[in-house]
Amino acid sequence: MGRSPQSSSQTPDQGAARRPSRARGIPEATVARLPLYLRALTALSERSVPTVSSEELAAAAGVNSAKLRKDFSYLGSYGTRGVGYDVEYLVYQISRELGLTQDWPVVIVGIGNLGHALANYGGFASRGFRVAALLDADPHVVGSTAAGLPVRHMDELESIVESQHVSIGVITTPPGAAQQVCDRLVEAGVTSILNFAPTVLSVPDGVDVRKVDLSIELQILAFHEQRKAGEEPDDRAESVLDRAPGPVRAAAAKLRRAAGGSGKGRGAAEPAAKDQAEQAKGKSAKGGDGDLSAVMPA
Amino acid sequence: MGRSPQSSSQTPDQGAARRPSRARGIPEATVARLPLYLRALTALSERSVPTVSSEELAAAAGVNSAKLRKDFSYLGSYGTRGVGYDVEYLVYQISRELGLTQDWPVVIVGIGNLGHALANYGGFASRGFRVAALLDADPHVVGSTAAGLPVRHMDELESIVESQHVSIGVITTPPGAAQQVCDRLVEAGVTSILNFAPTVLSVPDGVDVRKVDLSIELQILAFHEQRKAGEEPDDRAESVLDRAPGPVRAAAAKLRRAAGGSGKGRGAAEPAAKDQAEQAKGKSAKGGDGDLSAVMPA
DNA sequence: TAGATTGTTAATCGATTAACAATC
DNA sequence: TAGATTGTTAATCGATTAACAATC
Repeated sequence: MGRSPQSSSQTPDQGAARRPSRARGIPEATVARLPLYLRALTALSERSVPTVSSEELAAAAGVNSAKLRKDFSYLGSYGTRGVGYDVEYLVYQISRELGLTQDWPVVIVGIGNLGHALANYGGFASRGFRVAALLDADPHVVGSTAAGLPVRHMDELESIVESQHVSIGVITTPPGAAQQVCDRLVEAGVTSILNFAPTVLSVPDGVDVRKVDLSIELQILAFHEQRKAGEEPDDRAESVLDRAPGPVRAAAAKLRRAAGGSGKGRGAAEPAAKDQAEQAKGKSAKGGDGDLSAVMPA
Repeated sequence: MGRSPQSSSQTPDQGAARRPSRARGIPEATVARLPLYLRALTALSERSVPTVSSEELAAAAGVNSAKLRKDFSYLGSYGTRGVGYDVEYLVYQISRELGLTQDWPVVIVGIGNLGHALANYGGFASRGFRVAALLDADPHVVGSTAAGLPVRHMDELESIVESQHVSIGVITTPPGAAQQVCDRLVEAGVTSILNFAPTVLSVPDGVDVRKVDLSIELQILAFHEQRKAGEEPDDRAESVLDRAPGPVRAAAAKLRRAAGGSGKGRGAAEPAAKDQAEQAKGKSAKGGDGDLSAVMPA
């Protein structure tokens, strides 16, 4: 089935640097910021602000103004020197560039808590995304309604995708079902997939996958939070073993596996570190890695 | 209050390139990938796989192996040439690096659909994140339970944060309430914030903000999807006006605002384009920009 | 030893940023 | 005209990648 495990943008940067400025040469980093600008502009539009400077808009979007001007320069020359940008005009130009001036029917597969939340998410509808159908495999869920729409059975996936010309699918199933659902979506004709399940999806060339992991951001916060606490030089608290020659480390690792010790052999600097390797394993064995079971239908 | 509107990592790349390799010199791009590696490793660990090569692990995580080895080189020399990496050892080292070997109590503020989904999200608990409390301002929601926890009133925010030493807060309120909630969290002592509300938050120096926007990824997919459809040279469908001299464009923009026309003056290539600027405005004025009201408590 | 695989180097590429000429 | 602000240049910086020596 000619699948490439990583044909699309599934790196953490979602392919920002990978796909080298295709599509009319707009850098991925710029594309990723367009939604931010659009949001800020829409807010201005609602307040009937007629024009905005790069400085003001940049502040509202949370970027610096040089970057914003550079980004806009890829779209064209939509500003007026000495004046700024016409808000309405720019809203339209960015919407058009992003493809939001057309209607995008999407299906959401897996109607647990998260599927529910997405079905109700106002930010979809307001940007041209229309929920064409909600699908679930669980007979107990099928037939219920979410966001005013009936939840339909997975069996209808193919006919819905084909009849409604759905090209975008959203996966909010448990991780175990994600690849299978993905395959069916692709087979039915979907060419863009937004994946909330913590799984790397394999898709054929020509299919885009983007991924949202609700816990990754939290882990990155924890990383920085950890640094805030202890800024001492010994912060990293690395043990002698971490830098020991390979055989020593390998032996230590074996020991850890066998005996359940961390093998760190460290002192009081991080007293709770002992056994944490095993604790971590135990935890993940129970809770599962990125387990969405509670969020997804059973 | 010494707030900097953008003191932290709120760019689309979440500060990847902004914060120049502080914290022991691990690049932000690498930090952002550590959770991916950790997930793949945890899966291997559950299958009792003892060792893994950079090639195998890279495939499982969806990156290329050179990048993975480069990433790991920032952490230390945890592999064995000719053999690979000890899975358990690496799980522990990455967990420790990310700060996941310690307990992180978090509060979730705003218990709508999304707050519910996050409270139930297994991926939090399995990585050391413990939901210390669920908070909401709505008396109808307060007292109900989610994920086995009672929803408590916002009034208790400060006492909970202080007594339970909460340093991470998750905001899933409607956008209008986000800044106020953020201020209270920060005032109470929270120094890391994960923001799901479509708002740029202002925080003092020393506070990290990361943002998850459920619709941004979808917009980026739409951008690429749009390119797949029409690959003709006229793809961008730019009008003469788009490149017209400033005064002409400015006049056209005024005309559009006054008359409700798009001013594109184009032919049949994109028939529906006329009036879309105004349509877009109308839509967002109704639906709101990134409106989370349906996802959040009323 | 021979094969395998890591850790690192160096080249390349893309993104950011300050500065400023163009021009409203 | 004078002040303001864009669009672009060029320098800098960070990230990616292939290749390979080190070494298990």
